[in-house]
Amino acid sequence: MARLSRQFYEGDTVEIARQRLGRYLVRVYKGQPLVCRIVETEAYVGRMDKACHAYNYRRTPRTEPLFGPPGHAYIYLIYGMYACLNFVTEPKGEPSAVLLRGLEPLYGTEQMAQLRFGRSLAELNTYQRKNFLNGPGKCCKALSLDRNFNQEDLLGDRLYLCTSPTDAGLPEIFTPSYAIGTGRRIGIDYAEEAVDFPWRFWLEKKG
DNA sequence: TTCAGGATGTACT
DNA sequence: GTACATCCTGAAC
Repeated sequence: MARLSRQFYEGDTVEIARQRLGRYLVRVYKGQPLVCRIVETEAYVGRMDKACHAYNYRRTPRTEPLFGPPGHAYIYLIYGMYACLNFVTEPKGEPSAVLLRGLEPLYGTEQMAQLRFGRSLAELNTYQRKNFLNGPGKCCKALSLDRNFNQEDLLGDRLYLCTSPTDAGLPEIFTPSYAIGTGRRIGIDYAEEAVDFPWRFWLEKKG
């Protein structure tokens, strides 16, 4: 299946965060593709962004993947419990990434419900359905992504992005019309002037 | 429908 | 020891 090439991760991180909206994320789990539409992202730019783990080129064992070549995963543990998936961007040496905050499940949804809640789709209540993949920790749990996927190549066979549903191995599906929302990032109140950077992007259905 | 509080472990003062 | 790019539960409205 056709993956986004590495050049799609090399450019400006904020631009990439916006352009990843509406693309398709594929995670191959036990031989089965789990496919989602990307609906919410945030940009983190180490050279000048106090919210970024690698602010001011701060280089530690944890932030090392951010300095690596683009098109790889950066996965870290937050609050002791939850994994968050990022796409490493910009040329090697520029520590920056796009955080995945929200997805729409398209294929393999039953498997994702099992991974996230340990029960079938039909057993979920309305609250669980409404809050299925609307947060970075939730996305990783439903896709069975943990720190074993840190530095995973996004051009490999286990985790990758596509432009269209057919590239992702799906039949043609109805794609709704969306508008792009822009706003402040979540959960970075410590980041001083960077708290106001409008670097969060999301898709909202029109009409 | 919103809210406060607790869970939990790693990174780095 | 402190902070953290979060999520869930239960109680109040």
